[in-house]
Amino acid sequence: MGKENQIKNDAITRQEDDFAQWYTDVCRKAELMDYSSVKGFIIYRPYGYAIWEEIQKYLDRRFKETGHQNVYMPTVIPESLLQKEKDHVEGFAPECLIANIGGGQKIDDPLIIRPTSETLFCEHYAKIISSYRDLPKLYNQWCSVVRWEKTTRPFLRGAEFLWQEGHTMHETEEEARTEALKMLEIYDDLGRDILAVPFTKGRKTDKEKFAGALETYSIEALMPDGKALQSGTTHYFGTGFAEAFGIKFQGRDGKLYNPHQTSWGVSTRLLGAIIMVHGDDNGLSLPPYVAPIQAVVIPVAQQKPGVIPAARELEKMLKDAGVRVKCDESDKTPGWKYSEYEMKGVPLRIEIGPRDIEAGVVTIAVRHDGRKITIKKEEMVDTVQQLFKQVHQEMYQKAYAYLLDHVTEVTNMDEFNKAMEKGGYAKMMWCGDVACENKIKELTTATARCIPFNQMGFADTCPICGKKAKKVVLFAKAY
RNA sequence: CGGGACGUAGCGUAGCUUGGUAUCGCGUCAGUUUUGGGAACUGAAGGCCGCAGGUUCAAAUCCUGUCGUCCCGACCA
Repeated sequence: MGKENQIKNDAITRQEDDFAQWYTDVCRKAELMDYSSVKGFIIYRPYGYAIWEEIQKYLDRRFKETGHQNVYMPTVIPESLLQKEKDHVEGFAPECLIANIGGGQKIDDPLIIRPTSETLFCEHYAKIISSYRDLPKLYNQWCSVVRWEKTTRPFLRGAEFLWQEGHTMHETEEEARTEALKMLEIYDDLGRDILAVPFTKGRKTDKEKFAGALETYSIEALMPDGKALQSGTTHYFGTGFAEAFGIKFQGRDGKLYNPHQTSWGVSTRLLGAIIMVHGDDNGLSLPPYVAPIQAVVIPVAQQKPGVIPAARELEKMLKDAGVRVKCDESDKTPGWKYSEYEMKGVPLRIEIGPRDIEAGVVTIAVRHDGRKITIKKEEMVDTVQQLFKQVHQEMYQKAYAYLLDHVTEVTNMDEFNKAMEKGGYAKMMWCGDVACENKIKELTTATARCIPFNQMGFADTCPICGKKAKKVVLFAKAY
């Protein structure tokens, strides 16, 4: 029969036929987003937005636990304000959307729709920081930003995207550096515990770091087409912005100092990572702890007496246990509903029909591997909770195994090219010279994703220039 | 910003070469029978054929322009 391998949904392009089209199909068919009438600006539909809300819920709790406060800054930045930090403006100017008419009148100092808010935070911080007693300032904001991208893809690269941006000011360099690394850990926790996406943590090369930062750290995720996706960044700025914006505080010794700054953010790009890392030819497949609907109850032969009440009872049992559950009583056929919720990636499907009711059981189908089990009704709540843990682990492990299998140590360009053919990371010893980095990009289109924290050297020379190697670097083609 | 593909009902499409009253499927609405892997039948509603010019008795179709979308590259979360 081979029925378990049968493609159940022909509306989605198969991954092996066209991975990019598969991705777009899933985004639309799972009702995560829709296109708007302006290129690059997408509509986050309720189901897609709900996934973002789960991410927000987790991160917001972690941010607050670590002493951060939410604020909200203006959506526009006067052009003159953005100009204040030289590297920063050079990095962002090319992709700014600028408003220069207000109320029918030309605006003399045009307003930039924020592409990021460092400058706004700095302007404010300059006013409210005057003593070491005012530090640290640990602010975060949830908002959207606009970057006029030329090539756009749903969630992965849009002209407008939702994100959080933390902006902090510290008395000492050490404290600020610690902050940047601490927030990176929180992002990593999010991947491991909620998204079931294993991230690779590391530091960016100078070429790849954020405009204006002294250090940029990132979490990188590996997609099944072999490309890496930068999924979040944290930055240590030193005192560069503080100097440019005149942010000074009087220290414990009575002298004036510039505070040390960080910023950090993750965006709705994470949805793209979830979609690609876990999805399959039947559509989206969500890990339980980020799924807006964790379990769906499907009544079978629902017009027969007793079926709907039985289904509602299951729904209530799960809801009372804190499960995000939905009972679908619409008059579609059960088969239609099975496909629909598979396409939407709901982790568990609970079927209840006349046969189950008579036997006092329920049938549970697991989205990510297709297995079906039958259990006693009384055991359902416990089983569901256990399955969430188990499914999360399995999904994480599967992604982690793929990641491990796609890190290839290379010592020459031939091996590098083979690694790119296979997909994933080429792990290389690098001399630290940007010329070699550029050369690799020119030859392979791959870029340095990060200098991983785990620095286990395996060769002495840089394969590009032959000089002494200083760092282990992961190169990959990137989104 | 270069290369490619494409705009016809909510979605997907046929028609375009060779101008002549708009095709089909899905979905939607009403009803009946159904329901353990995308049900069947009957009936109905739904169209500035992306937009603007032009040619013509007549344009979805031919010509010019324009706007937009997607995909692939260069640049960036």
